[in-house]
Amino acid sequence: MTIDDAPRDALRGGPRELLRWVATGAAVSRADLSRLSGLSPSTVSQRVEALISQGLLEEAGAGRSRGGRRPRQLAVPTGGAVVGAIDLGAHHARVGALDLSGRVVQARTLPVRIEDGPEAVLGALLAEVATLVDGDPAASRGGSATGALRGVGIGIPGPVQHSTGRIVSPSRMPGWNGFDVAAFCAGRVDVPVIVDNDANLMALGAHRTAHSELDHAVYIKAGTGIGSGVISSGRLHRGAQGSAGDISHCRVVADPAPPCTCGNAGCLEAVASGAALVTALREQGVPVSDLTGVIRLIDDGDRQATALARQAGRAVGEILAVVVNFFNPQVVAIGGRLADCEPLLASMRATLYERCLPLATQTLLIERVAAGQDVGITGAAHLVIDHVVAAA
Amino acid sequence: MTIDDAPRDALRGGPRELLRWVATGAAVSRADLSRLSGLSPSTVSQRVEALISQGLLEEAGAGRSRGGRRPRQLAVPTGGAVVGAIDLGAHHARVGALDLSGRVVQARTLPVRIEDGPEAVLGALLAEVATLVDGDPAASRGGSATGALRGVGIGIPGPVQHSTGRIVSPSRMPGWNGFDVAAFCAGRVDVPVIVDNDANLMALGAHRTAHSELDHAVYIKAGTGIGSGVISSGRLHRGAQGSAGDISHCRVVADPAPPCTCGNAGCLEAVASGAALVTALREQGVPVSDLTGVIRLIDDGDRQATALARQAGRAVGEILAVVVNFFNPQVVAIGGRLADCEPLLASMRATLYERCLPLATQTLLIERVAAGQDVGITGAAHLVIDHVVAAA
DNA sequence: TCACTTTCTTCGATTACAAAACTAAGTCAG
DNA sequence: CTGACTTAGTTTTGTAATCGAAGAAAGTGA
Repeated sequence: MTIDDAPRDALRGGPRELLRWVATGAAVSRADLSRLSGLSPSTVSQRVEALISQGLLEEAGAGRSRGGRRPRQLAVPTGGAVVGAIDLGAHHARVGALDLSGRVVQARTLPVRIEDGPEAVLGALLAEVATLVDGDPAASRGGSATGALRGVGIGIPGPVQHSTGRIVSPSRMPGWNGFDVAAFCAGRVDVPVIVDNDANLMALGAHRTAHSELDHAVYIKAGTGIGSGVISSGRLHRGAQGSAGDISHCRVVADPAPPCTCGNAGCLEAVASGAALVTALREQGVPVSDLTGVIRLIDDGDRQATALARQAGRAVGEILAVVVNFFNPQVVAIGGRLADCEPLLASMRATLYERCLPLATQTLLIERVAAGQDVGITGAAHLVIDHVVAAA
Repeated sequence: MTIDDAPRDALRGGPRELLRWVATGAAVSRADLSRLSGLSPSTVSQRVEALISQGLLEEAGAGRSRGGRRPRQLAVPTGGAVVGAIDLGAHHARVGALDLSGRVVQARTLPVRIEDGPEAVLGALLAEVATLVDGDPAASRGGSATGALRGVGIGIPGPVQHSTGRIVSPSRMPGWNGFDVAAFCAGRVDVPVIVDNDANLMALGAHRTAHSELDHAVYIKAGTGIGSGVISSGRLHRGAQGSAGDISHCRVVADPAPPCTCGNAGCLEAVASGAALVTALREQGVPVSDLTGVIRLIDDGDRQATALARQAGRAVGEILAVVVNFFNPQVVAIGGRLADCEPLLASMRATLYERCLPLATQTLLIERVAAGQDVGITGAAHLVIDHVVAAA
């Protein structure tokens, strides 16, 4: 199954946008939607009618008058249709059921062992999606068509060809190379399955929830691995091969240059990823087992760990400086487990300001990704919803 | 005067695109246009009618039959409306008059002294534009409104805020900082004036003439200075402040790191620009006066010059590797006077292939910008035409 | 009770495009 | 040289999306 690309009309009054405004509470009535979208009241009425008849929207009684007729309130049906989302990480996966507005209905984190291979891992996660969807108490009140699963979105911590759903030479996912995730999943669930890189999904989720008014944004995901997602003109930029944002193997100055899993040395991933920090600390004789341990050390002010975090921040900043000069985004946000690591963030910021064109940093926002552990599944859900609502 | 941004409908059957297809010879008849654009014959007929009545297109007799009725050939009126274009460089400016298809009607290169300041330089160039437009022999055959100048596009070798036409802290243009080029020119000619960075114009020109079917492209302009222009989803990406593509002050590894005009050291511009090569050679005691001399030395196989060219190529490649990984374009093309310098190109290529993700370089085209010395004015003309035809 | 507001719908008018039928003008086989 | 077939282009009609104006619905407040 080939998924057609980005929603062309996600901008300006498309059904998705109306839905999102209602969902976020930005709009409560048709009149609100008209004002927000710039569409005429008649057009909005018509569209809302269509959405209601599809079960994607419902009326929720009358609101307070503001001096005239009371608005007929709109709402996204709770307990209505949902989408499933999986944000696969190196050691854990976040699995969730979200309503068509992109709000999390149910979610939980599961431990995974990537090395068990795609069939085992994805099979278990899809089963969990099914459980979460059924387990939604509101959804179980009837067999109506609107209460059903409409699609599943999956984020993979490695390069994915979004158009086909196939994984392409991932560096930390033994046994997954070339695996067709979309096809495998399509065989287990009879709804559309959309697969994308985890950083792309984080970018989409963060952009939609926090920066939807900004045109150009870059989101860095720094966890066990390191990647980024790019929003250009309000849309996810995937590039020619779908590998846009994959900065993990950009070379940075580091002495000595640590060897990378890709065979080169001095890659950003080998200097600034969570995995790299663990390795480097171990080599220095510090007994840490995983990224959680490293973060704890840094929070405790451990000198070696902090020094490494600073070096990592500089490395990220170095690459990001080129990206900011080149792409000139309105915002650069960093997410993933390392985003909470203050020293890293601080030296990244410093490097950015030092190395970028003043014009480019003058109004640039440098932030932490806000949405927390659910950004990934939120982004996945948005991707699916865009696809599902477009098809409706 | 604020110019509204990018033509939203430049893609798929807009008037501009029809015009361009006729101009490039891709389409000769209405039927051709229908096939190319995917629009129905009736719609094409209608649009062509409109373009003809605006004097932007004309019928040019019947063509050869291909087994049926002969096509009524279409052509862009020669000697009809023209646009003026100025591609300002560090020492020279290319000035031209182009027809509404973007074809060069008249063009010449003038020496300029940037340091004479904006009024003097721009005044002289605008006068030259007027001469070229009047001097077009075909245009002088009548005072019809279609034979007139419709707009002027200007490329500036420094940061420009495209929306306002104002220059922002240029590094090699003393006396130009903050100058409002658009306003100044609008006072001298009573047609729209559009101002942009020279690299952006080169990108637009090269993309429209050579890569119009590619979505994502990066064009490097390596001349006296060094800059780049970015095409994302078929449109010029200017970024938040309009400074996208300005990679001149990205830091590269160089030992010793040469000081840059910006106050930092080791900037790409201080290592790989034409100006930097001249400076470096002089410091090594080689008596060269300008970039032309440097290029001659390189062509002659001079050891010192060639070594510097290689170092410059590596530096460009280093930055470009990050850009390619991040942006994943279909093509990277290099233009400007240094583009003909083989050793530079070769080491840039090598660095790119060495440092990029295989997935990103697998189908990546790495080329020289083809269109020669007129790319800049061609891009400028396209920008103006897009604006003018959209307004019509 | 009446003027006024806000909300939402209804009803043309407009625009942009497509589909189909038709006209125009040719080729080519017999 | 005639008729079947092709290609080119126009005209007519239909459809979908959207807007604008008018009005209906439902309220507020003096």
